[in-house]
Amino acid sequence: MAKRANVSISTVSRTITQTGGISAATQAHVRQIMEEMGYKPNRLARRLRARGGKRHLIGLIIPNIQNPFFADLARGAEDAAYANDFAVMLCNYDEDPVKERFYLDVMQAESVDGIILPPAHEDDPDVLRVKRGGIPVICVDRRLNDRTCDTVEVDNEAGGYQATALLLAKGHRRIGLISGPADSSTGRGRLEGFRRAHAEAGVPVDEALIRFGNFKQETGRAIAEELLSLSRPPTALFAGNNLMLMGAIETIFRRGLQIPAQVALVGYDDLPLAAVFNPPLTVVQQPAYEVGQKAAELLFRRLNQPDADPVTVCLKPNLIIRGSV
Amino acid sequence: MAKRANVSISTVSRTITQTGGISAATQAHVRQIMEEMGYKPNRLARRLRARGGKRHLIGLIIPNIQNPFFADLARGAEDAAYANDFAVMLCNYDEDPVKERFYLDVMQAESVDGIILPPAHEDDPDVLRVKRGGIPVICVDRRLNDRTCDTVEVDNEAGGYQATALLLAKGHRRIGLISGPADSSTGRGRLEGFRRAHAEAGVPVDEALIRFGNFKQETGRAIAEELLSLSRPPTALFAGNNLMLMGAIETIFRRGLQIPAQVALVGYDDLPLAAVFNPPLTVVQQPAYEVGQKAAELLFRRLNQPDADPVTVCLKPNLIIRGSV
DNA sequence: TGAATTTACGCAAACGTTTGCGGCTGCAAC
DNA sequence: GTTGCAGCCGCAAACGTTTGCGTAAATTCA
Repeated sequence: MAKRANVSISTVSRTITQTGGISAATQAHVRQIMEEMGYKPNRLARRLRARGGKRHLIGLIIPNIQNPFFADLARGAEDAAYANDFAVMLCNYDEDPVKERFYLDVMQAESVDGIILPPAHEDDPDVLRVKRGGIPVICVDRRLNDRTCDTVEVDNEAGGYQATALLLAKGHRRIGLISGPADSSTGRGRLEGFRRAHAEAGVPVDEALIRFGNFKQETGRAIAEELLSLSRPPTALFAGNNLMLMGAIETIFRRGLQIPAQVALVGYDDLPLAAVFNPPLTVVQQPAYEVGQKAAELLFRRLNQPDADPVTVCLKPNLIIRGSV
Repeated sequence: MAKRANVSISTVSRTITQTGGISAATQAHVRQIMEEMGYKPNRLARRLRARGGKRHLIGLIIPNIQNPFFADLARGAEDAAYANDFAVMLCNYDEDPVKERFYLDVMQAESVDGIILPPAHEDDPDVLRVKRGGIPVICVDRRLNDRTCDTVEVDNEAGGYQATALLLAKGHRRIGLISGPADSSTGRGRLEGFRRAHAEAGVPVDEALIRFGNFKQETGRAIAEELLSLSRPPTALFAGNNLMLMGAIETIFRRGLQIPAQVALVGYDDLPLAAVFNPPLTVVQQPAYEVGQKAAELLFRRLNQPDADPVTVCLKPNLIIRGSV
């Protein structure tokens, strides 16, 4: 106990939490004693007692930290949290609803101030339940149909458009799309951009060239295989995320095709090594770090103003033209 | 309160913690009520009161989750924790002692059951302080000079040896080593393997070809630059980790050199895209996932037997021969 | 059958905070 | 010389568990 300072527990608490009602002199004194004996308040007791916004912990539930996109996002969120003296509890749910529910329960039982996550589904009942339980939820990357959530996403339509427009400008007329799931906002958005680019260029889209995957490497490999086996194969491939891009590259190399001479390639999400790949990979880069950072800031804002109107910020993707188209 | 079951709080607690002293009948009854009303014990109150090993939370402090090696390690630890109903609190300290201290304090204030981390330094005073504070510490990847810590590492000497031996077997006689810091057990171990391979092959090592970096991409680029600018440049490069490998590749491409014709290349740690790189990258792969998994298991063991002798398990690296040598 | 032992459970004190309320100063106003 | 009103600060009740101890009931034993 820092009652070595000859003050009550309350006084210590009030100088820590800056609740006011303590003279500057005693505050300084208490702080000095705290410093001297290296006192650190117990985070558990604090969270147990404190109400929303003062618990200094946020939950981050993501599909998989092994995906560089989410690793960047996590770093952005953590750095923003660290700057505000918050800690982050991070969990991977592997797109598994059971795991997602488990971790949502953990977050609730840990009394986090708020939760940041890309919802598994557009109307994820578990997330809505937690939200109704009074815990602020910030959606990242994907959105929720319930529009009362603060959201930070990246403009998928623009990303899909830019990539496709580049390919069309290079003269490609048959572009294979390895899309994400049709029931995800990210997959759909990128597809819409794909269509708009075609429409604006006056190029009809061959529906046979659009295939829906699940954002995993294996389906990228398989879909590229299907596409390139067509009697009239595409001259370019557009992969809907980084893992499916890697799968597509697998297939392309297995078939001994040259990039971009025999098949052009553009991916979604940057990847380590992409810049030094041979040829360097052209990709739509998403500002993942900023997404995480912005999400944390949005959360802090909501903690300070619980009744503010929900806001959704939309960051812009960045087409990095390298050598694969 | 689950006193809807007509039992005392103690009884509920004892059936949850399996402390014994409760008849099978009442246990079943309590469980049923818990199920019915979806009761979840409060993790904070539990940690606040419970003593070591029953708090169901472990801390994981790593340099940077954006490094695929640590991402894999983190997943291994988390999956093992999840299987035992533990949650993980993950923090990135960026090799920054200040951040490391901050997060160690957080872990202590969160009453974690134990901490898993690659210590920043071989005799990291902050880690030792926490350990003496009574919190079990498991070292991963790197070791601590204080040998009372359970440790799980990968045989760096063997990895360095295998990579170098492969290069020597291919006829290379001048191999440039982009080493990690000399004061890290990982950097030193790999260097020792490098030397032993030379000794066994009867090839003298040119000390000018050994350079110490800091495991970051930029130094990989710079050191490769230095090495390749030598009047008698090496015919092969061995990069001491994945980031420095990427830096080396940058330099190689900038100089327009062919891999492996003009300069052979082997890296430490696998990388996404490495297998489909052109040419596919030969690397010493470390079982990062297993390291994390094993570390969590070691921690659980220690929680059950706090006085067991410290053990260090040493996993074997795996030389993946692809096309870059 | 009475005593000793075991089994099964409840009581209540912690754990270390936050916070509503109330009390004590000192000072200005009437 | 009361009263009023700040500004500061302490008291004590929570928060929801774990756990040592105590005590009935059930069982065993002589």
